[in-house]
Amino acid sequence: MARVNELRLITRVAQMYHLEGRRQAEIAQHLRMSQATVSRMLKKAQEEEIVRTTIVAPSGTFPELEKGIREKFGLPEAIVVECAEDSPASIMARIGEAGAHFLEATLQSGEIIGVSSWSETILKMVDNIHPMSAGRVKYVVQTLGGMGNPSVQTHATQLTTRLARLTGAEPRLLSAPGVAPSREAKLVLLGDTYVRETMELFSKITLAIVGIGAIEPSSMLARSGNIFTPNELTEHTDAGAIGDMSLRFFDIDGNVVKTPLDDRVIGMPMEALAKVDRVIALAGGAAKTDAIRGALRTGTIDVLVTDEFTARRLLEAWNTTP
Amino acid sequence: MARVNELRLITRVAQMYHLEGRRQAEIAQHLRMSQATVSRMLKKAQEEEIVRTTIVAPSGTFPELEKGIREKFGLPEAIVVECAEDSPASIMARIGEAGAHFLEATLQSGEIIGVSSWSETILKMVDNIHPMSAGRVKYVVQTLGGMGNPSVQTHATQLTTRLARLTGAEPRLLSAPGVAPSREAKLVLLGDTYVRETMELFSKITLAIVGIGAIEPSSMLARSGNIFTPNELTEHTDAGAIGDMSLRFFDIDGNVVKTPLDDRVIGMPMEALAKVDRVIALAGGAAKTDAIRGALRTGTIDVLVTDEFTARRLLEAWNTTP
DNA sequence: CTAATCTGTGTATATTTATACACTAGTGAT
DNA sequence: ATCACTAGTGTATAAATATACACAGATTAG
Repeated sequence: MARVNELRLITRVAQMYHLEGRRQAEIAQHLRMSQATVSRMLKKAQEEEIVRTTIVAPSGTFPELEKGIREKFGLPEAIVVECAEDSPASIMARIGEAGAHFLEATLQSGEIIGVSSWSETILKMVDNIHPMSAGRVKYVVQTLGGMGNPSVQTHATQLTTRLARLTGAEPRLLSAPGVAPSREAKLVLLGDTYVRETMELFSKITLAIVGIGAIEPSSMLARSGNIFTPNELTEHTDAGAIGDMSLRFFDIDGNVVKTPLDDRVIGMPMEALAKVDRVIALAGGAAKTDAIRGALRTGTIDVLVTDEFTARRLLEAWNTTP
Repeated sequence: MARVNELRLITRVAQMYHLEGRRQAEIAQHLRMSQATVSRMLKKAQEEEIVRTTIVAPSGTFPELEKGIREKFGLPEAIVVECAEDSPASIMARIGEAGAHFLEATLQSGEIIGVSSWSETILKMVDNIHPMSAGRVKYVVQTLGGMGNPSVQTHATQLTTRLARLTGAEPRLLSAPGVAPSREAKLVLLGDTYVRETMELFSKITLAIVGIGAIEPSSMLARSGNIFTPNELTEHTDAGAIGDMSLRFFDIDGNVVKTPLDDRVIGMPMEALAKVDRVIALAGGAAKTDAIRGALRTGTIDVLVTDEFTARRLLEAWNTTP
């Protein structure tokens, strides 16, 4: 009957609280009721939708896409960046910036960062990190060996070293090739104390930064400097591999794909990555879309940083097969 | 430069807080930052208008009119009720309901209520009050004497008595006419112990419920049962009186108008009313608009309960002269 | 009509949020 | 380069808000 009288009072309370910014106790005193009652009225105001709270996305942000990715892939966090054009260079630049900001904003003290060094996107991220005081990060651990090609080897080492310097951490390098010529060769290389010490840190990593690679002959060959024979590539694709993180391969459903090559890789295994507290993946671009899809389904990633175009592609078709 | 990255994170925090209903500490843990930072981000989200809170008025309520009246008359609270038609009967019924609800919702324990008995609107309010446990209200004090006409005298007494019974309070009646035949007669009447005891309670009243009357010959005569001579009426109107509360008169600017009649009224003086903690006025209707305007300007009213039509009229022209 | 249940309230208190403070690092002027 | 000033952070704690509890009145079923 007199429900309108009750709603009127609730509306007034909501107005005083939300628009006039008064404290509940103040409102309670003004209206001669207890603070508890005011609290309950405000709750009711929400329920009755007398107060409505809306979030307006600032331009350049895509909460909807992020939400879609979080929900469809069961991801704790997703970051989608605005991008002027759907080109690898533009995408990597933006993802790098966003990744760096996120890292800085959410970095805790005493962390041990693992970084896989073969990704240009990660390089862009490191470019955007501001130097911080020493001690915040304990170690920056290289989670994948360098390249056979000595110059790229250096490149990888530099990435780790630079990130370590910027974060004020001690770098822990993996002075070995990412892919050993053979199983036997790998065992020999693991005999090195320095290498072993670094690899023992893998289980201590609290934050891993990884790139995602697509198995796609041309780029793969370019990237690896012909480490893999065409035979090895076919072996992977035949087994269904669609992409890799630090040279650990998976298919479109996120299942790990193990081939003989796996035994030759000197770096963090997928199982170890899965145990890391926080795994941040940086990747975007049309060519990588399916690889990212598979990577997300491995369940090892906690935060994906990608671009708006890739985000839309990831959401478009989300059935199992591409 | 990377302001968008900051805003993106803020947006995400706002989303988790406002839409997903997560606690700040939970969000802080999720994003590896301190709860304090989350709190600050939420504040910033308000400032940047990333979160917007709107109040939607339920149908039948008029927060805008109430706000207008509060602001234009410097009133702590105003209640505007919906009314199907702009007729006295309809208006009184609705105001009565709303007044009763407000009274019940905001009544504290141990109050002493003063009630002026000549208003039909107050009668309607009392009709809508639900009986409550004894002791919540200490006394219900009649603040204005009855009428010369014995039947109406009874009416007034009954109002006070009924309100007292409903609120579980002890009634304190003023068994004297509202207007004594002369100054001298008044002094005699005040000699009565019972009357004096009630009048001594005037200063203890914590909540006064008053009606507002318009000086308008026909209704006045009808109301008063010809207590006033045409002469007395002219005296009032000549002095600028536009209305009254409990037979205490004021002009359109809210200045108290004192005439010889004032000395014959047996009831609470305006000065005493002004000292009461809370004065709730119930009044509406086209004929009373100017009287209400004046009453509000006396500065003695804390809460006005009126109807939508009168509210709009009150806001329409708000210069000094009608 | 009475018992049982449900609703709403204030008090006391637990939980949650905001902020004072101390400190670090960035910025700009001298 | 140095110093003052600004901006931002986490910790500790004050302030504000939500709720458990006990109780009172309303409502419903028997």
